[in-house]
Amino acid sequence: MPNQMAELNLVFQALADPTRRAVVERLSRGPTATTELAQPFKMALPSFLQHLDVLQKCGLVQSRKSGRVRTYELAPNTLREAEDWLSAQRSLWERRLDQLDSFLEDLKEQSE
Amino acid sequence: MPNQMAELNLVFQALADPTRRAVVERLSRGPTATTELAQPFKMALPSFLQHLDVLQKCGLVQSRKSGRVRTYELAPNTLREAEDWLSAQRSLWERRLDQLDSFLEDLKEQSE
DNA sequence: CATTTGGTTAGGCATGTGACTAACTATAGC
DNA sequence: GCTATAGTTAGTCACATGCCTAACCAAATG
Repeated sequence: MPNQMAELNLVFQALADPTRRAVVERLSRGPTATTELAQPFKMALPSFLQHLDVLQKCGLVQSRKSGRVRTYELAPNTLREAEDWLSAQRSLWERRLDQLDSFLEDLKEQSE
Repeated sequence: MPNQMAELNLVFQALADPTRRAVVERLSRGPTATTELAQPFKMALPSFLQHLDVLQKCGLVQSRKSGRVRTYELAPNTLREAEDWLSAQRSLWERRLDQLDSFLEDLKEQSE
């Protein structure tokens, strides 16, 4: 899965923008239509659409259109993949500290 | 803390680059000096240094210099802040689904 | 003290990103 | 069918990002 990496690039890139994070926050409370989603932001609609595209292309969000209104919703799997990467790094780091601890313990025991 | 947001921008931006994620992965296994960190990458050292700067400016990494060698290490608190944001969104989403479930349950009970 | 070694600074260049306006398409409602 | 509404497409522009080379500084080391 070398593709995982490419996806992480896109996901983190997507989350680096406050507008897009705000959209994710909004969508974590439930599906929402384009215009309603856009409302809190004072940017032009096409600009806002670009953000939605970014979110969709990286898989954080999906949408379907019925009639003339397109509704977006969160796709939590992708969110979790990012979360997993982060927690993996942190747990590696913590394990290393544990090893360091027991190494220091050993040293102490030897000197006793 | 409106500053939290600005920091998240920088952190996710930092993690959006595969070189920088690789550095974080390396550092989660323990502190490392600049040149050794740079070795696996075929980019010029100044380019690589820029990546380290990005990681340091957003607080993911810290460094100190002794003699002429600078050693980098992971700063896991920042990592956790990003992780927390992600898990908050996901848990909001999950809670909403639960509510939806019990809403549907209620409907079902009423019709019985 | 001359030289290598580890790291840093400066400046330049191609590409990517995020915003805008203007013009367009397609459904809904009267 | 006409008009308003929801969304889309196209094209432009300023600025940020990521890479490079060249030159530099500072601590080992012979």
